[in-house]
Amino acid sequence: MENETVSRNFIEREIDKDLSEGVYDHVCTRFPPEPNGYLHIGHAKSILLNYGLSKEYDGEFHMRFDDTNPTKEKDEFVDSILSDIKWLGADYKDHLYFASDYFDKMYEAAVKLIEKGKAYVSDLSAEKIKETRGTLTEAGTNDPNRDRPVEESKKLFEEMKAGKYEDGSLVLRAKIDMASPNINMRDPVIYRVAHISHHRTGDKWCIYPMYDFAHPIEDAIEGITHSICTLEFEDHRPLYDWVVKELEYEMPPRQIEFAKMYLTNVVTGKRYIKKLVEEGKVDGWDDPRLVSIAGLKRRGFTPESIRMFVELCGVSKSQASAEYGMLEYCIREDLKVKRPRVMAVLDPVKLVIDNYPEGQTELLDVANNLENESLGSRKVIFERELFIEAEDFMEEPPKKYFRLFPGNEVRLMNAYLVTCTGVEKNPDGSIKEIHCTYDPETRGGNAPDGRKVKGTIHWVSANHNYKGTVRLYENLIDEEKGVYNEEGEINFNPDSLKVCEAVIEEGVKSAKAFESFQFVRNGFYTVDYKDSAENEPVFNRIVSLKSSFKLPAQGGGAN
RNA sequence: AGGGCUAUCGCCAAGCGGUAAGGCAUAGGAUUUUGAUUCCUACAUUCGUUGGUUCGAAUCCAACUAGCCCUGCCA
Repeated sequence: MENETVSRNFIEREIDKDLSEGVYDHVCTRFPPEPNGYLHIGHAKSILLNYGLSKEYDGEFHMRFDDTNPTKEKDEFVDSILSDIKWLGADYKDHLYFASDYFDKMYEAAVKLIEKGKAYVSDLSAEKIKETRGTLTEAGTNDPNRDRPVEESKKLFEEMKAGKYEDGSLVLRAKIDMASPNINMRDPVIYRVAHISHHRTGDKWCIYPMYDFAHPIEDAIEGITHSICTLEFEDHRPLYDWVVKELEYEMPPRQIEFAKMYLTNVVTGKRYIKKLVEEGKVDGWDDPRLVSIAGLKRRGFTPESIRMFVELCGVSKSQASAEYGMLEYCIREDLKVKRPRVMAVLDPVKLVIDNYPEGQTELLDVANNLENESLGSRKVIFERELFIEAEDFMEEPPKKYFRLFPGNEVRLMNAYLVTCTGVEKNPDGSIKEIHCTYDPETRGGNAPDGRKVKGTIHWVSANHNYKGTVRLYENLIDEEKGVYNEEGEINFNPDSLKVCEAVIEEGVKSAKAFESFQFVRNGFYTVDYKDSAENEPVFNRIVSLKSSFKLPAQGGGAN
């Protein structure tokens, strides 16, 4: 009788209630972006939420572009949004819609409102409308056009449509309540004149509906049951309900709001990202350091990891900001058993095995991922001279350091046990090369006599390798200083991108299958196809493995 | 301040009148061919504050406090 009560979020509870009370007999959700920019991680939450709900209730999911303001919209954004949605796995089937396809119906709806005496044409200027709207604490005053006869409004509205008036000269206003404490209800403008070519309807229209009027109509036309949006639209709900009621739709949709997702240490504001792009600090909207869907994709995040992240974050109405570490956890979780683990040395230092025959090489068979046999194995070249990670050797090791130091024996991963015999230095005191001897009996890494070593280190052949470009990313935002400085500018971290030339197993370059790897101890890397030449992959670091041995604090003065 | 919304561990988040789920992060320990992974263990006598109702309150009521949103012919 284990109650496996998967806790339901508040939206699911509302839907359950609607279904059980018979308000609706099915569920239909939608994702309605305006095609005026690129999608980011916050949109992913909305997409996956809406899509997930439709799946859960065996309902429908609609993809709809809310393109009612031609000044901002472009086909370019339609394409990028669609590609991001598909990549995320939200399958809208053949339910792809455009608000602009409903312009005729919206026009008819506006006429209906006029006929019902619920809307009127006003000749007040934008400034005048603003002045008479009142303030947060004071009621507005009625528009002198408020009691314009129905027939007159109808005629003027028709003329607006016909192109008789200039931009801004006339608007259609809903007649609600200029004294409402909710400013959205103070006779909102629902249609404006704009002689602008629309990205889909061209010059057919010169009047366009406003969001508050258009959105409920779009939802109602498509038979949306639950119109799920973010918290800032809560104040608009009374207007949404008003529109749907006055237009007398049979099964009016219901708006439910949830809290937006914020992420720590990243920039999400369009205006700031735009600035970073313009100033050349990032590469564009798909810069791997950004949390745009395109950026995350290029960085190497998988749709699965983003889905997992969204699920982990949950849905609520309290303003929240998820830690970046949670996103990292999700991608680590997804890739750790899916991708091969190969050896790469980011900061190489030469290791010479003095008793290994000069000129000899051997091929070692290495499993790609010990936890996932289906990933198979590969051959790695071993020889007398190798590169190892500089941090894997210390001349005078602190306590509990169990990597390489003079006299100590460690395992070269997948190869042999070696014992450090000494170090050769350059005139300036830096390390030229480290010397060791190997035990030929330990091929594969295990000693026949059963002796154990505490350390295992990775390595790459010094003469048979691939020198690859890898990019290491830090947070785009300075964690200590916070996101914005006093002037409201972004505290951009100048060290957010470091490029290094790493030594990687030779096979990696020729492996056609490369997509992403775990570089043993150095984290997860993906190939950045955008910046990779034909045969020269560039690796982007997604996130480090949680390794790193912390050296004890430097203590004791010099004698 | 007029309206709307929110407040449960460092970060998310369950809970919906019967005596504080879970995840991330963190800290110990065990296993380990990389100090990873895996596996254990620890981590809110307390739910913004103060009162009230009740046998019993994070859950109901009242007042207060803090945060977010709203005065586009943007969405």
